Amino acid sequence: MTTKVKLPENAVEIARISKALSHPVRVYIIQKLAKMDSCCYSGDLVDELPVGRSTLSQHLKELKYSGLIQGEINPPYIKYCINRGNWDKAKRLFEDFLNENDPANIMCESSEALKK
Amino acid sequence: MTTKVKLPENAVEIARISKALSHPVRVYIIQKLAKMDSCCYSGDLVDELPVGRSTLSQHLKELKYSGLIQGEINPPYIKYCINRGNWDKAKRLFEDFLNENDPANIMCESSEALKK
DNA sequence: ATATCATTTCGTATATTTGCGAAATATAAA
DNA sequence: TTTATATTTCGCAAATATACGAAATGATAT
Repeated sequence: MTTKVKLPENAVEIARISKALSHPVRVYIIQKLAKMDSCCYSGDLVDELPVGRSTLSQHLKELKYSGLIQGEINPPYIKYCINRGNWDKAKRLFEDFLNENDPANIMCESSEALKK
Repeated sequence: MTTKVKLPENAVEIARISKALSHPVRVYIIQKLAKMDSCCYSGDLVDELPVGRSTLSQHLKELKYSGLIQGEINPPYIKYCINRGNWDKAKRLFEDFLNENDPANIMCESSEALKK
């Protein structure tokens, strides 16, 4: 049989964003930048985060690659900001994903509970 | 000077859930189980997903470990369902995370803003 | 007891992630 | 030009993730 499905684009996209958020340091950076509504130097972050400079740099690179943040060169500093457009897109993607299941699962859960 | 922060619990938790969702196959499984209003056999999933049985089994194991799904043995099948309680918890966690940067919330962070 | 069935675990291979310090880069100041 | 500063890239090691087929598991049917 095997009616194999090509994984739908939204699943691929959610996985991609989730991967970018799959490390506490990166979540922390996003939280901070999203809350601040302003930019932030790598040096500010390395002072408060429990990782070395080069490691932080890699996390920033990954977030940049994911599109969630952007870096603006402002020598000798680099200012990092949330990429509002992509962050909002990610937010919508997740909102949809998280609410795909509202009325449904009460059935499953109650039958689960009854079987115990 | 290096006021290193212990990464806050919610950042750690969001990263943990994100990691569980960082593979398209796992996202697809969650989408399906959340939408389905019932449970699902591993065999049903392997027929439609482009991975082998043992690989799927590993993804299910990881989702189970994350708490997002639960498996109920019903020999010779195993029925998988969303874990309603944990999924709701994850949803709330993400909702908060995704909305931390709303204008209303930024108001509440006034002490933060004033410090700068 | 043997066979069958759905699923998992094991063994293995490969790829990716995470982390660090050292060296490189790029700019500004002395 | 030399020096200092902020950040990134390089080189490496260790850990984790992904994937598969083969073998094991646990239950039922013959």
